[in-house]
Order: sequence, then structure tokens, then C-alpha cells
Amino acid sequence: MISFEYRIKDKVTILDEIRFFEKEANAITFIQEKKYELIKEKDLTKYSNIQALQNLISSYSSGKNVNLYDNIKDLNIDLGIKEKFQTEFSQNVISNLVNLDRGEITTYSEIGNRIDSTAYRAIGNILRRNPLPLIIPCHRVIKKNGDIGGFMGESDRSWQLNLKRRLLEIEQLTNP
DNA sequence: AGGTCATCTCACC
DNA sequence: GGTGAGATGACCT
Repeated sequence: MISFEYRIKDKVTILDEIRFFEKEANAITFIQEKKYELIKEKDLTKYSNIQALQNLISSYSSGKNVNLYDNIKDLNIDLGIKEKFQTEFSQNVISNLVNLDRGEITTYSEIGNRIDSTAYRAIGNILRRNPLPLIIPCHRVIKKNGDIGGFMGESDRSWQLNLKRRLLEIEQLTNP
């Protein structure tokens, strides 16, 4: 179960956050608490870029190697990267991530080498607060020793880590 | 200023 | 295999 949070400002759609839920019920509770309005199925055509985003995600889910980050640029959807990642360091981390292909895996250490930093933990800290999982494919970053690392802020046993493992598994399976 | 980390390495066992 | 200490540095409060 997945949800998008977006807002429209000056005719530009800004994608604030993409979020996974363990169960549908949790998503419903979350949406109610935040008092978000859902797009009605029949109105979806009015939000062509949201629909296109959904199509992209579906395409990814069906096994295609789509670069979500690149493709979203063509949809008049602003990911707000500059606002979400304000320091040069964090922007370097992100820009080194978004070009990973489906099924490709890197490590916190490798990213460090590429951006000329040994602050591996700090890299984890940036990814820990990634509001755009999948789009910024932080699930493809694991530890150098092969351990799974964290996902969606979690670092111990949790459904989030199972989800990360599962995502990688699926990407391997659908990438022969 | 001090605390928090989604890490890494190395030294043990 | 496993654990623990230490180095580490960007970020948050």
C-alpha cells in the first residue's frame, strides 16, 4: 500500500512525500488524521500528471526498468529536491543515487567513495529522511558487508526492512 | 555545544 | 560466523 502527498502551487504539482504502509487500514487512518482529501476515481482524468505518476509506478511494479526520477521530470511534477535536501553534501548523495538501474545495488561506502567522503554514517542519515522512496531508490543501498542496512527510518527487525529485502528480491527476479 | 545516527574497520573470541 | 569499541562527520535540537 502506497500513498502520494502532493500540493498544487502556481499550477505546478509538488510531490511532497511518497509513503508505504504495512496495511491498508493504516493508510486510511493516516489519511483521516491528516485530513487529506482523496482524488475520486472519476476525477482522476483532471489530474493527468498524478495519473501519469501512477502509471510510472505501475510500470515499475510490472518489472520494467523505469528511472522514476528522470521520467517524473517530464510530468510537470516538482519533486522539491532543493527544498528537501538543502546542503551540498545531501544533494551529492541524492544525485549519486538516482541513476541506479533496477536491480543494481550499491553501498553506503561506495557512495562515499564517489562523493569523496568517508562520512558513511552521515550518508545513512541523509537517506534515513528520504521522503521519496522508490523515486530516490534508497532501497538499493546496503551495507558493505552485505547486511541490509535500513529503510524508511528503521534499522532493526520491522516490516520496513522486509519490504526493502522484498523490493530488491523482486528487482533481481525481474532483471535477468 | 552536545546528541544522534539506515556505517566502517579492526580486534578480539 | 558474532560482538564491541573507536573513528567518523553531517545534521538536528
